Amino acid sequence: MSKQGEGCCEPLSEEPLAKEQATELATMFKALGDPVRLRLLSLIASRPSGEVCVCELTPAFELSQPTISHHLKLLRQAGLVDSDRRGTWVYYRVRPETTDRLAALLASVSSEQRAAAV
Amino acid sequence: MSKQGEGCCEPLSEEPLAKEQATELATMFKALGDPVRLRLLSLIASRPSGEVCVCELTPAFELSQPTISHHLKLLRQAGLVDSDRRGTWVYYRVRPETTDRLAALLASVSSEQRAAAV
DNA sequence: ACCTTGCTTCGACATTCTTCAATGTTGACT
DNA sequence: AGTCAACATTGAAGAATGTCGAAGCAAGGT
Repeated sequence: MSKQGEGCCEPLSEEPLAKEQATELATMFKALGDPVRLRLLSLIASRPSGEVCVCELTPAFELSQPTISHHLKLLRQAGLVDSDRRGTWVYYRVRPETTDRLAALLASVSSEQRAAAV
Repeated sequence: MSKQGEGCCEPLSEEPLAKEQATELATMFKALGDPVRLRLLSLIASRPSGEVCVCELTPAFELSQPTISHHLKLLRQAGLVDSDRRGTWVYYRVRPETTDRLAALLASVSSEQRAAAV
């Protein structure tokens, strides 16, 4: 809120990403940097209901149940998903604010590059 | 070319991401999952010229030259940047196809989730 | 109260990653 | 050829990560 809204209109070519911000964002990207977690996220998002029970996620992988639980925990800590216990079951859903934020960052990198490549 | 173009028009709620594809994408996200590499990418993209000499990147970090070189290698292997030697210097630039691809994936996850959250 | 089921946490181990110093390689300039 | 500067590669040490089995916790059913 201090420096982002200062300039009037600079859609591209922002300043290079501060150290703290990079660390925070890297945590999110790191959470996506594993095939199992990527498939978990994709599985959760692809459900019409928008949420999936862990009991459905676990058998989708050839991994132990604690391992899946651990990956889900990392996704949750990165802010990519949210969990919700209902009775015996725990349901996970994607947090679109986070995936949107990462998508926007990557899109801005792309367009910065394309703007320069002229 | 085998399964993607089969259906007529399904903008959202694609199938959950195959194992091979997830592995390939995870390599790219993993490359972004480090603060130093994120800042490197951001630094490269933010240059008006679209490319940066390694000799400018190295002093921007409090890390040894081999370490920066190693991070750049990972970014290159992930397809996120491209390098180009001109004389003594090596220039790096972003490959917007790759960042766009990742951005599109994340955006589709977001919109799948939002479509379900109704 | 007791068990059963669904999920998380803990402890341990093998693998991978980050980083550096030392060494190699490439190209330019005498 | 010889030297210097810019990067890359190698080898090694410590930290972080992925995986599992065992144990713990929470809810529901008997």
